[in-house]
Amino acid sequence: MALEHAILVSLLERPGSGYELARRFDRSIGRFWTATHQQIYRVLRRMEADGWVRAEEVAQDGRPDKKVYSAAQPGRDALAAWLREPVEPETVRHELAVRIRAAAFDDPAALIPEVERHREGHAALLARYLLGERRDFPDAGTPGTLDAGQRLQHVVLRGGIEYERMTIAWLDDVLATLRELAEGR
Amino acid sequence: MALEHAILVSLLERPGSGYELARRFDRSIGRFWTATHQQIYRVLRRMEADGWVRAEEVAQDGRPDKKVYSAAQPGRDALAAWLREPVEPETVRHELAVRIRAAAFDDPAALIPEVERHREGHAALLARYLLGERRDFPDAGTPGTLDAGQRLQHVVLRGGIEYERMTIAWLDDVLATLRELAEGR
DNA sequence: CTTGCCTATGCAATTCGTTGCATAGCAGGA
DNA sequence: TCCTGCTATGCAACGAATTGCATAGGCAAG
Repeated sequence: MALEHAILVSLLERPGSGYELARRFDRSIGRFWTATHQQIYRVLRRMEADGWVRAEEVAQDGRPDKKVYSAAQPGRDALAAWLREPVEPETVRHELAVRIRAAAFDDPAALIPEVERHREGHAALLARYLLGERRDFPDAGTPGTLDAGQRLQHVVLRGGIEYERMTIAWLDDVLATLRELAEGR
Repeated sequence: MALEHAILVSLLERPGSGYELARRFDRSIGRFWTATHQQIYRVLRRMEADGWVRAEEVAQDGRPDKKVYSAAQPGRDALAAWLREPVEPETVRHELAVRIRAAAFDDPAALIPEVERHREGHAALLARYLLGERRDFPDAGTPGTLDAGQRLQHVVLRGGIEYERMTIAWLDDVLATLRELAEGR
């Protein structure tokens, strides 16, 4: 279970309230770790009880109060210890692959619109990634212009870009196969 | 929740007991949908109650009896209906990416052995995929030699192969970055 | 003026997933 | 001989995740 650690990383990069964290998880962090606001609130309370994070009540006018969390030293220590633990095998949940194999027992053509929708989603995400890369890392080729945090964020982003490119190419392969099967009879 | 559907696909491809299904999930199917034997037994009982699968008690000598399940018509219908539903957004859990960003707040070099271990695991998996491809689809280039089920299994396998290739290349990128950061100070 | 959305947090209920343990006979190696 | 591991199923307990709902004021569009 690494939600605690994902939250810690996010809070180290910038402090924020539970609500703000939930929105970050909907965007950037959520690309490699998803979480709902319920999970985040629950874990934040536990982390505060364990001393991993500190909370500061902030009154706002016209808005409900918010609790701004920031990472505390015990949290940093826990993160460092976690980094030295072995990575547990990831649980995979690739629904589309299940569906593609399921299509053999039904009409393969029925899957085509869904795969097309999927492909569009990945293409849009790739475009967003490339935009973000040009914005945040315009001169990544020049050595010495980026600090460690930025270089690590960039290498994770490059992974996302390559993943999307690969996925789009594969979905084209899937679509070609499905269309051939649909025409074949 | 698509465990029911993954089990249905597996049973349509070949009937089997809960235990056999658990072992399939450890291997082929488990590459895109993981499940423990406890989950499988629980879901199988529910599916039997719903009429999605039929069970047949098989006595064995020297072994405990086993219940061999096979997909029933209501299960096929449910699968066909599921194929027409929109794909729900997948929940991503990419622990390594979280760790890489976490490394910015600790010693990046501490992550190198774990990433190397990860890379070896993916390289081994790629080798297994390629072996399986040569064994199961030796003349995929010749049209007309494969039926729909085989062609769909093959396109899923090609996805796995491309995913592993991409991941290995990315992990090399990650390792190069981590090593530069470790040498840089 | 009202409908809906955004910020901000939380309770409650349910389902899902994991872990530990139990049974029980058989096969193979130390 | 003892120990480990495989087949085959299952109970019990716990923890994690999801879903629905609630509060509550503000802001903007129709």
